[in-house]
Amino acid sequence: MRDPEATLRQHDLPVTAQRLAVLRAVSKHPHATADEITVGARALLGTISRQSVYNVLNVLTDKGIIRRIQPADSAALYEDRIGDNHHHLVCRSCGKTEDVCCAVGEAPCLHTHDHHGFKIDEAEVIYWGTCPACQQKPRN
Amino acid sequence: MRDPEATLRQHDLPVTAQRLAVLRAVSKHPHATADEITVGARALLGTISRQSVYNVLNVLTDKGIIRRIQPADSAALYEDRIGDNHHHLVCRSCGKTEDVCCAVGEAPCLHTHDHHGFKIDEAEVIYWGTCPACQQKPRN
DNA sequence: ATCCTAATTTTGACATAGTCCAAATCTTGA
DNA sequence: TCAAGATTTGGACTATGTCAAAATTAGGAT
Repeated sequence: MRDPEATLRQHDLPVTAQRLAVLRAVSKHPHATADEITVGARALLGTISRQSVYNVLNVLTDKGIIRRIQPADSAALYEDRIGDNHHHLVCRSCGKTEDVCCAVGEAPCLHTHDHHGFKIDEAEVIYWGTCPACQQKPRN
Repeated sequence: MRDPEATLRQHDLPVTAQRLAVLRAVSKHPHATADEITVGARALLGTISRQSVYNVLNVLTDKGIIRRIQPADSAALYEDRIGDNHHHLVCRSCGKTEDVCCAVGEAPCLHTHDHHGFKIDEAEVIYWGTCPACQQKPRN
């Protein structure tokens, strides 16, 4: 995120210390949970309420400034890399999450034949597997 | 599900009334939540505890007898159509969920280039959109 | 620079979905 | 039919988030 303050103004959002801190924390820790972002924001700001972190994350997500992903068995994760339709790779074992570019062109799976009359606006892809570190460990 | 009882035995699971009821409820109501399955199971069985429904759903999922899907902002959904790597279409407005076959061959998005050393075992695709019914309604 | 208003932040209660644990009960194989 | 081990149950508990009202703050107008 180049300039968090400018970004907020561009979206007609009053600039507050809490919003700046959350935005910076999201930038600094891609794929972090709300709790992790709270820790990050507090490191920058000293104090911020749990509810404010949720408020800010919701506003930023609604405005499309950040993106929320919600893999199974995980709290929601946030990232500020947006607009490039990338997907995610998630480790079944430890939850480690990586970005992956679209495999086949821009929107690989967007075209289904039997779309049941739905108006589709996004194809979300999550690749499930085992990360390098967890491949080393004995599975239990 | 042809024969729930045989299915359980094939997986070395003791056959109990609760398991049969849950299995039948899942078959009867594809993409139902644990709560909805509880209602369905009680209709068949009279009474079953909430915890047992969760126990059974977890066992069946672990054994691969049923499949769990967890779209964002929704409780987990269960289905007994398995092994065909189909995907899902979810309505952003009402949550209605439909099955869709793989768009491009068997495993459309399974091959990424930058897989970060992960060993990928599944590509999960969720198509987000608006179902026919919700397209009619005025958006609010 | 100060004030006003609307928006934001905070606090604390609440909601939902699911898990953990120990006691009671059932299923299965001998 | 019995015993052993697995399952079911009830109740407490956890995690992740939302709701609502009061206190505070940001930003534009004076």
